[in-house]
Amino acid sequence: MNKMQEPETSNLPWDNPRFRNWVAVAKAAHVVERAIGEALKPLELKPAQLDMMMNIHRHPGLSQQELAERLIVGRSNITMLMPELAKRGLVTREGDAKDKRIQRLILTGEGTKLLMQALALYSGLIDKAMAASTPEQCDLVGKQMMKMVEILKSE
Amino acid sequence: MNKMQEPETSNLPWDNPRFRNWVAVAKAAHVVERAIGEALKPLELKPAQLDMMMNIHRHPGLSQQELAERLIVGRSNITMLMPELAKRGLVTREGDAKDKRIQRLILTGEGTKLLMQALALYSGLIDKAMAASTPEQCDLVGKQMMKMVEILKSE
DNA sequence: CCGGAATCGTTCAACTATGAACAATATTGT
DNA sequence: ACAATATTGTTCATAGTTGAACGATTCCGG
Repeated sequence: MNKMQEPETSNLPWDNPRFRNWVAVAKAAHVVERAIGEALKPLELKPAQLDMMMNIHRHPGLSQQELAERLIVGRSNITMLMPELAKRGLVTREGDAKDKRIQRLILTGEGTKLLMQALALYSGLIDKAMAASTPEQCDLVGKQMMKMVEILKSE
Repeated sequence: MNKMQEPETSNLPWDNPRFRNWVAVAKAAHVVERAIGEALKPLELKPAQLDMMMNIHRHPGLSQQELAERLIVGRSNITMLMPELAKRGLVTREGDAKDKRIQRLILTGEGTKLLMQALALYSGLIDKAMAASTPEQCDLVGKQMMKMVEILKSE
């Protein structure tokens, strides 16, 4: 049974709960990204730099390649942003002993200190923005999001 | 296990459920953005253009200013992207009769047709990625996200 | 009225992210 | 052992986004 030519307006994806609500997620992510950028200005940190420092903090000694993979970003992006962080004494780059191609990244004391300040701002902002959600609801959201990343990465 | 060297500063924001799970949201948004960009290539559409067309479709005749506000984007961004859409015959710009400053945007038949194709791809992608979530869960997520946008906008 | 303030769209320079091409180094197969 | 292949990080040209400055138009208070 072939379906007739569909009336355009009736099967708009807005009727799809997953799609409709995802749009809200994307918008929220966009708004938060902007707010974070604003909140970080006092520290002279850009969101991209904060993302880098967060990952280096949690995985000290990772390579630029690994960092790029985690951030889902081109390797060249890391190369472009590192000198800034290194010059400010926030991150050190040490050549791997066994593999001379690899530069291993480590957060300095200064870097860690600044990261903590930035995270406090970040966390505070999110805390305010999500004040209406219970921790349980947040966990549920997080689980769904992580599952999405899993699915999309395995393609 | 050398607990000594582990970063165990006690009040890391990772202990905050809201923050910890928001990071997952941001990552998912990033991954999906990339996937969408990839999925739209056959239509020669960029995500930003799709966002514009979605808004014009739902609010025909809006001004560039209003569109920029909805997309949370600079007005100049609209100016830069419009010529492309207009040249392809997807959107028309008509000067407002009463206010000569305003350009009102309308989707053409071609534009609507292409939008529907793009939305089908978009919706299909999200549907796959969120297959593990029930519509009810999605609605819950969407509600939280909209609330966040509300809160952040009112500052 | 009318002159200052606000709004809309545009232009432009600066900044960011990206992917292809590349040199240096490591790995693999034979 | 060694030639082919893969990986790491860098460079560079390109494309996208932004905010400030601007001209044109509209709004508003006196």
